[in-house]
Amino acid sequence: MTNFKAYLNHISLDCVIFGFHENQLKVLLLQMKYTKKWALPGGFVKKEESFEEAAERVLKERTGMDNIFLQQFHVFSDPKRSEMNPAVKDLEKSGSGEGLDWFSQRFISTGFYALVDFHKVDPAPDFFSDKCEWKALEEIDNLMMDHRQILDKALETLRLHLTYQPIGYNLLPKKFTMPELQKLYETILGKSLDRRNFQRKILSYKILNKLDERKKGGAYKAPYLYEFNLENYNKALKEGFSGSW
Amino acid sequence: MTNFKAYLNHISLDCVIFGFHENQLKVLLLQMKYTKKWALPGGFVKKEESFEEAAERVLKERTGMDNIFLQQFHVFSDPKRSEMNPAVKDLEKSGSGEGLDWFSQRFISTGFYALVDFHKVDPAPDFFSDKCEWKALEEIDNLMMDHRQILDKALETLRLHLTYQPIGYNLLPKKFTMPELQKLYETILGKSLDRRNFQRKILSYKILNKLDERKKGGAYKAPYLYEFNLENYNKALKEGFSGSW
DNA sequence: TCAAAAGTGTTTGGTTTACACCCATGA
DNA sequence: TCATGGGTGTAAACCAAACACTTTTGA
Repeated sequence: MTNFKAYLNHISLDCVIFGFHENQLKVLLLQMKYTKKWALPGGFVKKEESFEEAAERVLKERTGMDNIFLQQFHVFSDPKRSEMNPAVKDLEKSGSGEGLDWFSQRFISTGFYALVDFHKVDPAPDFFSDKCEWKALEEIDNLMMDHRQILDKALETLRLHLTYQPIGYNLLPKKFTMPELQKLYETILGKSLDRRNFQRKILSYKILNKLDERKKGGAYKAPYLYEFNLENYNKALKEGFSGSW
Repeated sequence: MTNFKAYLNHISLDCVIFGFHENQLKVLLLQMKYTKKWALPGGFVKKEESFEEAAERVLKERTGMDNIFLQQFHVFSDPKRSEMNPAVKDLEKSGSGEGLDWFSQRFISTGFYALVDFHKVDPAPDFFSDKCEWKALEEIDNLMMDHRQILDKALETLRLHLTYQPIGYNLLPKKFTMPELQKLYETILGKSLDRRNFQRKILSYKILNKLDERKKGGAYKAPYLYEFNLENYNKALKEGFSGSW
């Protein structure tokens, strides 16, 4: 990451990495070394790389994972967005003048959102950060540059996609319970849903297999476990479905 | 357009300009001077400009119009997409070596779609084209580079937006008939709809004002004219609505 | 006067919503 | 034994799909 010659000028990307844990939607964030501001994991695009490849590279570096569900959602091109780039300040403070020119330029950033299984992620900070952590949506605050705006747009997109695509496969572990799936939907949509109606509707899509197992360990009555029926799930993804929540 | 120093390297945008005429969805295309291939109107981004501003500039130059409904929909970043840029060939043939370096570089293009009132457009070719014409979707063929892919993605996006936004205001003249509006929806969706159910549904959104006038001149029974109720239309745009067609 | 397009209304079936009861579990 | 969460069912309200009849117009 010291040889910026390999990368395209002016071009960056930022990833909003969503995970689901303890009934909360969480986002993987980095804390910048000097300004202590929080940032979305981002990166640059090599001269012979597509944006999607670059995003996969960033995802791999920050999470250790391959084959992540990834979707571009918006380009952020306001010329003013680069003016407050704290990497510039970080570099000045650190004394390492290297890269100052690079980070002082205008960046046009393409936003990607990613959906991952929380438990499979091994968070790793990058060169400019000393922390890489999951943050629940409500805890998020004081993001650098326009990253709050990028996050909000990602959420909005996720919400839209939820109404015509069965999202969930990428965010949940292989086996999960109906209440867990419902909480996921409720978190993304920001509203609560009727337990019984939710179950009926999601089952009507035929994208789930009900297992004989139940989830043990929790308090109260043990809920059944489900898994996605990949065949039908992929069919539904392709065809789209006009469900509304 | 000869001083490329004012523009950001590697970065371009392409506009899919939709219009509606004679019951057909049409797209404004340019024909390249030498290769005779058809192309989407595109342009570059100035160093102090947002993409949206650049797109408005391109729209203004090609259509003569301001205040066009504009929406970015995807970034096309495959490194191979630039390999077949016919502008390079055009410049070679034309003998004017100027700009060859510029057009030989890799371009990452952001796609915008625009919705305009067909009758208000005054099509103007650009420096590299000698024709600027409306083409119905079925006539379109032999587009340069990946422009067919860009067009298809624009259509797909338009279709998606149609199901949660009342599109139409930007594509139709101020006064229009119900059959015209229906034809627009049918063209975008690529399927036919029941006349009576369509009318009931669209009226239920309360975004139209029925006028006392009827459209004269046509054969057969004269249909009523409608106009959009801007207040309710904008409300509906903001809130989104979960209609399905 | 008739074919084609437009205005309007009704029936039917499915989906969504709202709500109630019973079961299992750990405290 | 009871509070809490989970499994399952049903009636009512609403919406969408299918369909028919009448009116207007130019040829």
